[in-house]
Amino acid sequence: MKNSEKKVTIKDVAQLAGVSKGTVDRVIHNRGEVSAESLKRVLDVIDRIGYKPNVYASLLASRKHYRIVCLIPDFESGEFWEIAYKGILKAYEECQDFNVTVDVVRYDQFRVDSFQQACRNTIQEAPDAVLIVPMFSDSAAQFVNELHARQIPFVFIESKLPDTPYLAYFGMPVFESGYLSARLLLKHQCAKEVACFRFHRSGDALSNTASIRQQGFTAYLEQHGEACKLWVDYLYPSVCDENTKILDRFFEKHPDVRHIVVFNSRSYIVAEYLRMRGMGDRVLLGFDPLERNVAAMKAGYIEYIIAQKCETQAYRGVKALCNYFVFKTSPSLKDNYMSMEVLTAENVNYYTDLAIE
Amino acid sequence: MKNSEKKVTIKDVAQLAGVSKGTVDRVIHNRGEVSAESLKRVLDVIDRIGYKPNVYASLLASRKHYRIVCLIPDFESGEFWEIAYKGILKAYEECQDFNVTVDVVRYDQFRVDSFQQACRNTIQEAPDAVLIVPMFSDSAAQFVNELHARQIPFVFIESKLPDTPYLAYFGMPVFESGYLSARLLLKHQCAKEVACFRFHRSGDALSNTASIRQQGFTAYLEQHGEACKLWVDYLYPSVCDENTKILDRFFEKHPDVRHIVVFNSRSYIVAEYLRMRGMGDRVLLGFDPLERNVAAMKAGYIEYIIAQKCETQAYRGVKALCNYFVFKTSPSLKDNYMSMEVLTAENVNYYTDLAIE
DNA sequence: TTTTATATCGTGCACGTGCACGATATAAAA
DNA sequence: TTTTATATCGTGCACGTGCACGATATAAAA
Repeated sequence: MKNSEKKVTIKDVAQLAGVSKGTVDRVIHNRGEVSAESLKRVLDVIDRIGYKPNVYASLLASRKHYRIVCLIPDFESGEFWEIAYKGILKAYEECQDFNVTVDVVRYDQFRVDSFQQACRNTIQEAPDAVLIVPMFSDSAAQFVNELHARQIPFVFIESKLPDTPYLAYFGMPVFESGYLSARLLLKHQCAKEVACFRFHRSGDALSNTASIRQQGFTAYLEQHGEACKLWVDYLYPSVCDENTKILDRFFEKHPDVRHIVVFNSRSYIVAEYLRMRGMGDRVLLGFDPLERNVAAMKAGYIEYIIAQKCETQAYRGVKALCNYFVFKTSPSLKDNYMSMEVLTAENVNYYTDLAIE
Repeated sequence: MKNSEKKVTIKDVAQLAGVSKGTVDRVIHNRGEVSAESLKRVLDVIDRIGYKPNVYASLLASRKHYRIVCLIPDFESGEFWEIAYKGILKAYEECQDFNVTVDVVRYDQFRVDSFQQACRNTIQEAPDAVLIVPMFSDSAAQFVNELHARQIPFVFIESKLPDTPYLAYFGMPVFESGYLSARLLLKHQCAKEVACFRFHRSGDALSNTASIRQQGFTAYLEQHGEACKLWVDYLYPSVCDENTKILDRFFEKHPDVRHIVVFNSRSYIVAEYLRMRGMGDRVLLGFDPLERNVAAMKAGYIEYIIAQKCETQAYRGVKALCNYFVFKTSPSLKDNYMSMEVLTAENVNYYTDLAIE
């Protein structure tokens, strides 16, 4: 107990197998040039004494160097995709210790040509691995096929293309998050009518997250036979006068609506309207704890925020690729779903996306 | 970009400062025997070229070995403290790579003499660092003073003794979690009466967590001037006939109670009663996603579970101590509060306490 | 038999650091 | 002046691994 058992080294294996450490090394790395007899003896010894190579000594000696490229949507400060970027940076810090560098290539999430250009650039960089947010499914499918042909491993975050040979996926259960949002809203002071505000999308981006969430929402309504009506209307993705007019008209038409849901990260736009019109009695549910959403929640204009831990998704995605090279391990799960956290004014202060030591 | 800048080594520093690597090493580790002139030159160079020692090469060379002892309550399989134990094990796995071993000493959380004995045993082991769940505040205070006198760093998890020189604390905001529980229950279909079931505690354990949560609960009631009554009764900490009788009497006396809160991890006891009596229409809120609680939630007898991420607390506690030795860093925050996750039947399947890659 | 090709293996250096040990210069004591 | 003590410093080995290179044994070809 006091003096814990010494670590077994490659030298111990060599001695017990009656060969040199060079031969053991050849066995470990499948480098060939080993007789069947030696091979068996070495493998037996490794198995028997449970030899595990010292990763850090290995790292020191090998001088190998890997490069990961991350393909994510561009963003302004405070917007959703900044969160993923932060997770990438944190992972990068840790990767540096392992001779792994991380580069980020950004694309305009509203323009498919921008995405395609980013893909071409990435291929040209000849990376050792790729992390990708596959916003445009057709182009992304083509891109990951190209990667696969070049034997470049890749992981998805946020959404995935199921029929591709991805190493891992880190995301949230989208349908279920919509389902959950219905549950939270409807049981909150017994909702009878719910407004749902969606957003016009310029460009032909995939991003059907909001649509799938709405499916989850209506699925809950159907399954629980609630006598609850759902009114859907469309806004523009920024705080602007058009939105004010749209919302004015909406609430004129539906004066009894007390509950509102927004299926993306821009619920602050509706919250801002509620504040302006003194409609603080409405119950608003949104997604993603952006600073503006959290501020609106603290001010009392958003009741629930569902958080999806995007920073953790990105962090774990990069780390999975790093571990793949350094430790030769694949993630234990191919599909990894983050928890859906329910935030209210009472616990939002303690919310942390990525907490590592 | 392609060939990233080479890492600067101690040899580079030595060359630029016009000394040998031995002298640089003496400067880095404050080992003395360096002239004022050399000291300044070396420090200047380190600062200028931003030299950072290679932790893994250092680890390989130094052969230093540290031992962490964790002092936690004993548990049966499936009980609350098993979660902390799991977190310790996961951290241990990672620590092994750094020549850090972790031992666990358990005590009976209901007996102060057991705790004191565990403290004595720990001191005798002469550990390099200690992680502790300070269930009995007086004895724990004495113990950590002893540790401090011996210059042994220590961290708290779960609860803390504020006026002691702890390295870090990882826990949940207890009062706020009670506050949150009131918010969730009262806004759920407009609660009017709430039952609160506490537990008899044999022994004189500290563990005032439940009491503090109740304070948070009533604070919410007061601040929001709800016309809501709170009835408190006491149970025994296991599924047994006495509890059935107590609960029968309670609900006979309070037939209109539809909402129930339990401030510790044993809400499954009440859920079991509800199932037995066919009282599935009651709305029960409990703490900690033990297997039995989660099962009761999925069966429809628990509406909300507040999770406190105990596994993460323990994991981060151990890692903080490990990093303290290996990287010579203290945690950036002394007090670290975990998020309070709100679990319902709709998101409990995706709950993960500790998710690392 | 001698030469050549091939399969198999061991040796030794390098990675960046920690540290023991001995070397050197200088000052103080004899 | 010679001896001794002290302050300061450099050298070289070790940690465990990866890998290039050369060494050896054996079989095939000449």
